[in-house]
Amino acid sequence: MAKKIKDNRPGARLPKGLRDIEAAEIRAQNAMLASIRKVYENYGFEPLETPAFEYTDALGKFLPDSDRPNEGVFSLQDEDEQWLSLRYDMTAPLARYVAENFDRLPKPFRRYATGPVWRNEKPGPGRFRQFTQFDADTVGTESVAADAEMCMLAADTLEALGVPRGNFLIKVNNRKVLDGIMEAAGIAGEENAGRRLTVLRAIDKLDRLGLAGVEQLLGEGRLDESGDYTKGAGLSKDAISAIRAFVVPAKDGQDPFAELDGLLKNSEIGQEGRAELAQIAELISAAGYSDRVKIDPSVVRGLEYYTGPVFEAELTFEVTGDDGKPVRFGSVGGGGRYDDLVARFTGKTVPATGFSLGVSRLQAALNALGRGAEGDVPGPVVVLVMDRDRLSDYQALTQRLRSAGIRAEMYLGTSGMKAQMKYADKRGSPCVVIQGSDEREKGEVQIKDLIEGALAAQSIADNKEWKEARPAQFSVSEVALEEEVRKVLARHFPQSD
RNA sequence: GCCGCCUUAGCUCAGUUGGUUAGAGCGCUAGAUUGUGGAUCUAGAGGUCACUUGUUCGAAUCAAGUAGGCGGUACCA
Repeated sequence: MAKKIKDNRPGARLPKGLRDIEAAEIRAQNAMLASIRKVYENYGFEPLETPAFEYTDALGKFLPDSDRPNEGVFSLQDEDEQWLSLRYDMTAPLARYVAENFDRLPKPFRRYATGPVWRNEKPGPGRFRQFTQFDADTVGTESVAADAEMCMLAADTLEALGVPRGNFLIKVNNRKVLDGIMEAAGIAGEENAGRRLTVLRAIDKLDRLGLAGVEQLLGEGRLDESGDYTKGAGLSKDAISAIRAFVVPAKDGQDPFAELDGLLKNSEIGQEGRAELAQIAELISAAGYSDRVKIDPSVVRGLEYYTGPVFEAELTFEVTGDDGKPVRFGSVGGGGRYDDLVARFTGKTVPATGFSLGVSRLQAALNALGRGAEGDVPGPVVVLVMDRDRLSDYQALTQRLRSAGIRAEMYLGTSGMKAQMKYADKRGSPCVVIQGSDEREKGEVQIKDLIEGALAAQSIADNKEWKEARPAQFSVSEVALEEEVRKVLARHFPQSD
């Protein structure tokens, strides 16, 4: 019987790819978000919040079919049977908002947005199905100055968060240049669209697979170490070498366009992209950001909707992981120009560009760098309950501390004094307030400084001495409670009040 | 999706060629100490050995299937 009931109970388990975030991390993240917000505001962006889910077609996702209703996104059906989906980024909802409110918005429209996004994909280390992004976008201008500004915004943000200059790089490329290269490689035209996609994906893997791996993917295909085979693009040797010449990063001091010009001379779109890159480089240089923002032909990014410049924010430092192996954090954000997103709704092309920061990933990186925001705050002062029939007295003491702006709580459990001390210890309380009948009769309270006490405990070995010494505990007049507690706090946390 | 490895207490893991009541460390609870967090000692709680089916006199151990986890790979608008 009991077993039957047990079998019917739901498992207390977190769905995969999701996670609980506890106090210290939330505090650290809030501090991060505040820093990011400050930079974005400083650049003149306005905040905007849109809902967590939208109509599926508004997100640019086709109506889920009944076989696979959740390909990549989490979807649900409204009571009128229309499909809704959780947002997978901040950009698609922005496009919807701009299209819906186009006439009354100032153009160009500049907004920032932060919040969770959801992706229904296989989770991996550092990859979750819910994570937080922080985006800035400028809608309604073709000017590459807007793109250059995004790169500078990204650089300033990383620095504001404590990533030292030289430990990150904003890399810039241009989809038009990529198109031009592929044109030169002989895979222009509608019939080669799939092949171009394969090429772009291959280039995107340069980091991980190296040049040899990319070449395999451009040609016949590649067999990875787990035995899985990835079909290649099937390009000719000439085409592969053209792309290879393009992708190999220009050495320091060399003109990054030297290779490009030869390859792109017959491609109109390629020339256009190259000109845009040159302009961005000039703007970046004029602003004094050349050491942090660099042209890099291997940057590809989310392929679907980008139409011009694309950028990626990369952390370049290495950290030794738990297993002793070096860990690189790599990309913590990216973005680019998407001139056709709003047109999906209105039919009218509205040029736009934006940058998106992966907050959780960046937070993990900052922690590794030792630059993570301090998430630990002192626990509350705990007022112990010595006589259960005097609860109102303890409640009054607690309220007095709270009124004085001191974080405090009365012990609300039912255990004895020893357990209450352990509770206070576990909460990280700086001190506890003790008032039994002895103290009450004298109009006093005992304050025990737990931080001081822990230090004193190190030099006490036997229990008898420990008990008799009552380290860091003292008696004060009840009326002086707030003042005396404040003194203890000031001793341990001089910067706070 | 594909390939590989893994699954024994809250956590980290032992568990011999299949053989009685499945163990350890840490953690947790309580006591020694009727009102004191540490240390020490003692005791206690906590397990359908992931699940199902099979082989066997007998399965945590062997086999198959399923689920979950980890890693790689693909996809990631």
